[in-house]
Amino acid sequence: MPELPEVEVCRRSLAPQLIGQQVSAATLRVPRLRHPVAPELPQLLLGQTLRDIGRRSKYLLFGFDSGTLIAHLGMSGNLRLMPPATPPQKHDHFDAQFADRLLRYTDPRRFGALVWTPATSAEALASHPLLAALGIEPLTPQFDGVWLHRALQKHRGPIKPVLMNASLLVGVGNIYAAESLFAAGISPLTAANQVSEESCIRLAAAIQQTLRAAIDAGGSSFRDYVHSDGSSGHFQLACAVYGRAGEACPRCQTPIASLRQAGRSTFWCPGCQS
DNA sequence: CCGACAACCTGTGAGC
DNA sequence: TGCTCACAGGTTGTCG
Repeated sequence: MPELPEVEVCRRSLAPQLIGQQVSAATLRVPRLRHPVAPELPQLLLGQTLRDIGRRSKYLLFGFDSGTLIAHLGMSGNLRLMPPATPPQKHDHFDAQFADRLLRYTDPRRFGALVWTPATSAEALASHPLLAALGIEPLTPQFDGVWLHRALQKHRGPIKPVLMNASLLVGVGNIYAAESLFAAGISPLTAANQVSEESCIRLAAAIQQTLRAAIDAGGSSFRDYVHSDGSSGHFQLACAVYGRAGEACPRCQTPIASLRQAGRSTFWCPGCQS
């Protein structure tokens, strides 16, 4: 499920409930994630106090006294709070017990990651192998249309896969790439270096607006989710084009088209994206 | 250097 | 109802 907004919503939801609390127990059940989880992770966390929860790209950074737990949710991962002693289900791979709550990591496809590093400072974390090559954060003032236009100059291929290139900019996954291009009126087939600066300004604004709207939309329903018994559904994003092949474009009524680019499904409106 | 693609896994839904 | 196949929102390594 997670793209950047869901990871950020997760961070905001967990932080006020866990920061300042101590790990009283931890359990690793399945260490075979994207990267092997260190078998000593539970022992390392024991007795440590959580100091903060940060985010870089789609990685959550749990800052402890003597190191940082770098967590990624992959394509199917989930971090949730639940009452202590809640019985683990099939894909519940890791638990950290805090004062009165259990933080539980679930990931059926095991594309996610739980990596421990002794790094605690921002500088040391930034040079961690998982984080060092990451591109710009789109929700920072440094990211804008002029930056984007410059960055696209060396890419001759179609823009859509380029937007998903995390070494350029992070946090734009398959859904948000399609939605942002629709919002900016740019075809996903356009060569990246052919997108005008004017279009890049619209696109950068669309990316930020789409991500912010999703974070705002996810906030309330995610809080519901955490506070519920876990049976309520995930939040639904109102997609204009993603997953809507054949349906009428909400802007011009042209049927939404789809194709595969770089192995990923793409959706766009041939009528108003040129 | 760039870009396309397979691979990592399991679950789900469509079609037969 | 049950089987098979295609596909799923991410990331990384390889190959051309």
